[in-house]
Amino acid sequence: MRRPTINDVAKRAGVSKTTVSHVINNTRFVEEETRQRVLQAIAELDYRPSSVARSLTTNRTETIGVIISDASNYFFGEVLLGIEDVLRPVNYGLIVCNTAEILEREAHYLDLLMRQRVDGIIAAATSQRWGILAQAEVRHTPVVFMDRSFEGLEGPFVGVDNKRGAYLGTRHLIECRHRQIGILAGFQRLSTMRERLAGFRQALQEHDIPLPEEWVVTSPLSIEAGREAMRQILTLPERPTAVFLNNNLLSLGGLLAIRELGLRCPEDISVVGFDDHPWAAVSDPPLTVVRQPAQQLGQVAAQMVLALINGEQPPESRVLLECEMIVRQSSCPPH
Amino acid sequence: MRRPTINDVAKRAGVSKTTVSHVINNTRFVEEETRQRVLQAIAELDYRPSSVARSLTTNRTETIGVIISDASNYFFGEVLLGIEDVLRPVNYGLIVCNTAEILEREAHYLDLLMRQRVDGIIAAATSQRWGILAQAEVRHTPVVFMDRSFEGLEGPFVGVDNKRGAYLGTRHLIECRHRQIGILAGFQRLSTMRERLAGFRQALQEHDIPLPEEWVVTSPLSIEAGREAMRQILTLPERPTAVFLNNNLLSLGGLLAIRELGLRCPEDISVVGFDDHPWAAVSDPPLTVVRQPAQQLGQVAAQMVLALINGEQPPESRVLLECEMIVRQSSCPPH
DNA sequence: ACTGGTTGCGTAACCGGTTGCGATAAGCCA
DNA sequence: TGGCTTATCGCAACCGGTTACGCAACCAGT
Repeated sequence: MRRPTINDVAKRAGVSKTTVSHVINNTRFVEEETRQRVLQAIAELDYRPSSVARSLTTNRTETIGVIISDASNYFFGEVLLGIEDVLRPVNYGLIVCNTAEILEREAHYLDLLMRQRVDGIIAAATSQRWGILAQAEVRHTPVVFMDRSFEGLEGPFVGVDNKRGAYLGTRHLIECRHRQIGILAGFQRLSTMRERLAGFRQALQEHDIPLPEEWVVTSPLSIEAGREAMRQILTLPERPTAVFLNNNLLSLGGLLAIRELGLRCPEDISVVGFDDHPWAAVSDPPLTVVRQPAQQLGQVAAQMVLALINGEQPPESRVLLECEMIVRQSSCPPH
Repeated sequence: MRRPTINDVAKRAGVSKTTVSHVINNTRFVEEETRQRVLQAIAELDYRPSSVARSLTTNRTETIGVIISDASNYFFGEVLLGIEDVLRPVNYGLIVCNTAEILEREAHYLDLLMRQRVDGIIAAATSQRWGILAQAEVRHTPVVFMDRSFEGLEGPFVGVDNKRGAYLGTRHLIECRHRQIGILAGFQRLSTMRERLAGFRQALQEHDIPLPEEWVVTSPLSIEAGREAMRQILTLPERPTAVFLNNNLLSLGGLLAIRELGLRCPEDISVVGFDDHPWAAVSDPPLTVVRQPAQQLGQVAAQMVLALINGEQPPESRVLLECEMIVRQSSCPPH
């Protein structure tokens, strides 16, 4: 059986489709009795208005797109929940796009979202190309950038204060009497990684602690890469007593490498990770981390994009959220 | 500036919009020179065809919806990646809906997806009501049920062989000489949880191992609930020597409780978890688990729903994927 | 020169809603 | 009873694409 349309409803209720539309949207007065007839027809037919037809005239799809790198990363999972929290009450849908940090996918999904005419986009983008994309391709769609920034980005942005977070984490290591500290710096194409490295450096500098460049090792963002990087740092002729781990995948990889090399944490090597994770509390040892408010990040991003869609200027167009130290047992060896 | 439409392109290329449509879709021959003019106009205007207008006539949105309980759960994260793997090449978008096991949300999102006219739905549903929904509300949209099943469900379904998985995990505990084994059985409204409990029971029965009912404790699916449940089981006057953990959240909660009670794992209490997790390899102790092929689950579900959309009967309408034991160190105390 | 087939493209209806404008009927007043 | 409000609703155009027909021009064959 064909899917019922507004015409079917109109016919069955003995009114025009105009009236049906108006009772559905409460957009002009309809006599109570007529209204009831319409509602009944809707119920009997199990009619649901077509968003796609509606969108064609209203020029709104009530859908927003989100571009992230990896939905299986707990951080982005939480971000998604945050976004949904604010989208659900206003009846918006969410199209999720995973790029795996691959530029072609970013372009692919951007194109997809534009064709789908999403009302707005929340993007944790990989590439510098977004600087361009933001102006050229996306001109007709509000975009709020999330988590990751770029040089020259001036549009709406929500992120966390990575530099300060890494600074706090590093300072904590220093307070634990560490003086030889390395870092798994991750993927330096990402602003987040660069900022964290900067915060790390700042903490060391403030305490006049030298940093041999072999102790900062960059890598892609994956468990495997983190493992390799940590292995590399730990097999150096002179190795640090502590390592800062720039994100949760690197943290896990780092922990694996420490274990495989037969070292003990925090006695032989201490670590602090960036980005908390439920399992970090039961790892061996429980991981000291810098926690970022992932869910809140998603919420704020969603609020901003909704504001843009509704033509409001969001109160602030650049928001930085604060991180928080969670001290567990991986960072301070017993002295 | 207004967003360019097909008419703008037609005008600029000096052809009718019919021709533009045909060059875009390669749907009838167009002379090379004309084609080039059209393509150039498209490029100059940065024109992107509107999926919403297109959908109105083709009756396809090239979008599918997925209903899950919690995107921040690693399991569903992987499932999402699997789904995207097969949707990306065919240019489909994915609307993600998180229900948090709340029935109203399920209904809310079902309605949203129907109005958005998604071409298909992949659902890991909470409620029995889906038995009804599947027939009544969803009549016009193909649905493949994923991960979770119900009595009377006869539509397309992909899941894992939970019973066998739990059976294997439990047998492993038995092989480790455990004879007093309990279970955090989780949320028994879900078929997955019931099946795992069944596999658990079967393994015990086959080995003539009795199971005091205080040793099977049900709870919601959360870390906190798992912690409480484990605490409950461990403070029983007579407590088991091993506990099977029915999903990854319960596993984490269980580990936390063990730790808080000052017990050692696996010496004082051994565990096997259902559902692997990257961090399970570095937990204290590394967790023995039954791994389910989450990503594959997503892939198969997506393939099935695409087949349904294209009117093909999927080769098999009920698929069960196999689980795999990953033995680490939480399950066998040194003897 | 006329016919018939082919090539390349345009016309207009349609998809399912929204919305500006106007129509009809009832009510009210003088 | 006629004219003017007011209350309630319908007509038809429009959104941006797709597609069934059909048309004009050209070529070949006789």
